Formats: sequence, structure tokens, C-alpha cells
Amino acid sequence: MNYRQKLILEKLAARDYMTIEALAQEFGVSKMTIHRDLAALQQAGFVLKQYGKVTAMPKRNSSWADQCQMCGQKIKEQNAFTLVSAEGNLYRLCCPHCGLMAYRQHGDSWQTLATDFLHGHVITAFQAHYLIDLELTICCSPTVLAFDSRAEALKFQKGFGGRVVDFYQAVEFINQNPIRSQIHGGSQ
Amino acid sequence: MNYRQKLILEKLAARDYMTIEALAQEFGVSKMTIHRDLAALQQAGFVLKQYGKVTAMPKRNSSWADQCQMCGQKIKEQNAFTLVSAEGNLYRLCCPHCGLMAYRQHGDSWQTLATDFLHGHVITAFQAHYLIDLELTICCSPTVLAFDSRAEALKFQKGFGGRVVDFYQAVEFINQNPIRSQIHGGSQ
DNA sequence: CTTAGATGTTATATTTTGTTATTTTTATCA
DNA sequence: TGATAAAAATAACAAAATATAACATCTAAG
Repeated sequence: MNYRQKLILEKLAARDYMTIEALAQEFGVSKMTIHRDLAALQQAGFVLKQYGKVTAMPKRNSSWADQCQMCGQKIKEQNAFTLVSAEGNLYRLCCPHCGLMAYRQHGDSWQTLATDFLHGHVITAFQAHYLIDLELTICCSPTVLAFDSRAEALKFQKGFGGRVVDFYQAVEFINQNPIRSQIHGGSQ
Repeated sequence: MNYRQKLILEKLAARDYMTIEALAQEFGVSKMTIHRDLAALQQAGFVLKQYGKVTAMPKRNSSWADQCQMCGQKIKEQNAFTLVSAEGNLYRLCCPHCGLMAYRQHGDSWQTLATDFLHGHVITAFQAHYLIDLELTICCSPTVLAFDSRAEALKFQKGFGGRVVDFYQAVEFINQNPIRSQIHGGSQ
């Protein structure tokens, strides 16, 4: 990353977004050069290029939301779900149920993280095991629980029933089960 | 380090960056000589050469984050990962899992440090040995543990399974996001 | 005088940037 | 919708800026 690219990031930190045109003007350089800078920055995961403008990727260590952006409930770390959409928006959800719904809405996500329900550690959502259709309601209904270990998920299932599925099967499950609270209508 | 090189460092401490051209002028010396000075300073880790410009390396005594900048968890020193990117930004991560993910994002980094999981001392990440695919979850999943000694990593592996790999293999492991129905399947 | 180390000069390689032509995306209107 | 125009992105190439290598020159110490 060169010095101009660093400056671009600093400018972006202050504003909401910037146009390619404006950046080219400010640095007295061609738009092509800015395009190249932004391509590099996007490659490195710092910004998001968007037809004429750039937005900064969210800083994930600041302003950690404590309300679910899907259903509004207070988020408990033990069950939390985090999603960074391809558009660069950060979503914090209260549980895999809301997390998977958000994933469905924002589809092509840049990063998706779930929390192991038993140990409370963070897991890559794609690799997690999900327990659905179980005889227990935690947080939202229909309840979905995330587990790191399939063995533990199966043990949990012994007591509470349901099915242990992978990420995409869980998304499919959410798709088929109409739910009550939905914030945005936009889906593709 | 000669006297002129010491002066270059002093000048850089004051400003954000300097051009090779300007330095050559200020010292009344050819650009080639400045190039040689900067090559030496960069070799010693004091500056960063950047096609026409030099910037000083960051001072690492400032604002030591205690939250992982990848997943947000509180950082335990025993497992911490530190990354100084080429442009001088400091990243603190909770474990090698997040550390390697950050490395993937920030690519060519100036300095990358892991912590030996058993003894807690800092090691150069490139020289460390990593245990992946193991039957134990620490901090994040998929768990990656860093060891200074390969022998100790192998002993650890005896009990908890997994594979001992080098830095680049570990990065490769993190790069892959396989959708696996079973994580702790004892793969060798 | 000889030699080692530092510096300068020149030629060549590499990187970065700008320009143009072409393709892709978005907006507009019937 | 679907056709069309406008805006923006991309690719390919040429030009400019910078870096590097090889060698020449200078200086100081022995």
C-alpha cells in the first residue's frame, strides 16, 4: 500500500463515502490511478468499490452493536451472529435464526461468524453445525442453535430433539419457515 | 549506520514522509546514495521505502488494543497475534486463527508475530509451527495453535490430533472454507 | 602506491501512471 | 419489460518516473 492509498483510507474514515472523480481531483491524478488504488484497497479488504464511489469497510472493533438488527432484542454473546455484507455493512444479530435471515437478505457476504452455543467461542458460520426443529425455544422462533462440534450438537439433539444440519441446509430451513419480524423487504 | 542515515531518521520523525529527491537535495548528495542509505535503514527495520518516498516505521508503544480486531473477543496474551502492516498500522488479534485471517487481508506485512501457546513467549510468525485440524477448540474455530518448537507441537498433536504445518500452509488452511458436515472427524 | 569503502554516472530494468478504445453497468423513457 | 443513451469500469498499450546494477571515480588510511 502506497502513501496515497493510505491517505485515501484516512479521508474515507472521516466521510461516509467518496466519488472516484473527487479522489482523482484531490490527488491531482487520473481516475484510472484511483481505480487501481481502490482495487488494491478492496483486495486488502479495506474498502468497497461501488460504481463511481467508495465506502470504507466497517471497523469491526469499534461501536459493537448490542441490539439485534433483525429483531431488536438485546444480544447475548453466547448466541451472537455477525455478518459483514458485500456492501460493507456490519450486522450484529441475536442468534443464528436472525443471523441466517440476515444472510439470506444480504446474500453474498464478506464474512459470516456464528457463536458456539455451548462454549461461546466464535466460529466461521459456514463450518458450524446447526440444530433446528428442536423442542426448545431460545431467543427467537423457530430456534436455531450453532455448534462447533457435530458430536456436541448430536448430544444436544439427544435431549431436545431436532435435526443437525450444515450451513446451507439451515439457510434452507429458514427460507421455508415464514417468520414474524422482518425489517427490510429487499431481497434478490 | 552513518551520520547521514541518523539525520534521515530524525527528519522522518518530524514529517509524515519524505521523497528520495528531497533527501538527495537536502544532503547535497546523489539519489543513488540516498537509495543506499534507505536500503540499509529498511534492512534494519527503521523505515519503509515506497517508490519515491520513505516513511518511518511505526512505534509500537501506542494504544495496545485488548480486543481482537477480527472477531472482537478479548485478547489473552497466551494466544495473541500481532501484525504490523506495510503501511504502519498495528493489528492485535486474539489467536492465530484471526491472526492468519488478518494476514490474508493485509498481505505484505512488515512484521508478524505469534505467541507460543505453551510458554507464552513471542515468536516470529513465519518461523512458528502451527497445529491445525485438532480435536480441541481454543478461542476461535477452526482452531490454530502456534508453537515455537516443532517437537512440542508434535507432542501436543499426540494428544489432540491434527497436523503440524508451517506458516504458509496454515495460511492456506485458513484460506479454505470447506463446508464440512463434520469438523472433529480426526482427519490426518 | 595500494586498497577498501563510499559515492557518482550511466545504462537498463521495473514500477507507476496516463490515454485510448472497448466493455459493462446504470439510468431513462416509451 | 425492452431499447437506448449515459456513466463508469476495465483492458491494453505507451509514456513517465523511479529503482537497480555495473562500473568508474574519489578519498583516506596504511
